Amino acid sequence: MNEDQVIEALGALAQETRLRILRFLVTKGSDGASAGEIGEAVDAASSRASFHLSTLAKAGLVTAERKSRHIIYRVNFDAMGGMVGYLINDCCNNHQDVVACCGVSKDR
Amino acid sequence: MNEDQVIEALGALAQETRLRILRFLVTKGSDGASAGEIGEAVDAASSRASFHLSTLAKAGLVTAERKSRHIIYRVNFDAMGGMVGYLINDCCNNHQDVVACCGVSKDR
DNA sequence: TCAATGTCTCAAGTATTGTTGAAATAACAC
DNA sequence: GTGTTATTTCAACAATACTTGAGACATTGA
Repeated sequence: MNEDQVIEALGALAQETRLRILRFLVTKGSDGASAGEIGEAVDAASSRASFHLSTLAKAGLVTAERKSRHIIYRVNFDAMGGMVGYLINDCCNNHQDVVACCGVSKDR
Repeated sequence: MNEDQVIEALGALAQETRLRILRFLVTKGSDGASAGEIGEAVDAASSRASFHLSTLAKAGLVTAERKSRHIIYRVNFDAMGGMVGYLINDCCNNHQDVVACCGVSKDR
């Protein structure tokens, strides 16, 4: 993940509705959820949910797949990991205070 | 770190100049760097550097300390860790694909 | 084909964010 | 005190981003 992609991903998450969408989709795991279900879950009208979902998709943080009339969105965990990995590794140089705050330990 | 704080921190980093400032400050570690030095490093005029530094400081990602004529900025690694921790733990529920992409392993 | 459902696109308005240069503040040395 | 350096604040402007409602498009079932 390069700098531009990270900036786009960070910007995509730096918004209340979109952060809530992502958290909702995490709870849905590989099942994902339809645009309508997501909009209802975060209390957003269809056009607004659509706008935010496309922002998340453009940033690569979610995927979209049409299933009959519905479009199913899922979290792209690899992209989330790529973004977080950039912050820890490239950005913070694996600083121990950052790693410690995550409740994780480096294994390489 | 609560949702609002995380959104502010994500938004603060979702900008080219500010991401570069943070990366530069990481290389400076506990020494930090003055506003002038930072502006020069990221090729930004003084007022622009000041604007972005105050955005980062408001988000808690950097600290400011006056030292005679200079103001020394330093990365707040705890805040970075808090933000990353929120993404991994609260947001992604410690999903293994996210954790794996960081090159870290959960130790609890 | 027609109607119903789910989702997206578009345009308009509003709000927020970023840039620039000039002026203000703060600290220091003389 | 005055002058110099470091930084911030301010105002004006430009650019982006968000919300809303209306309408368009795609899919399905009758």
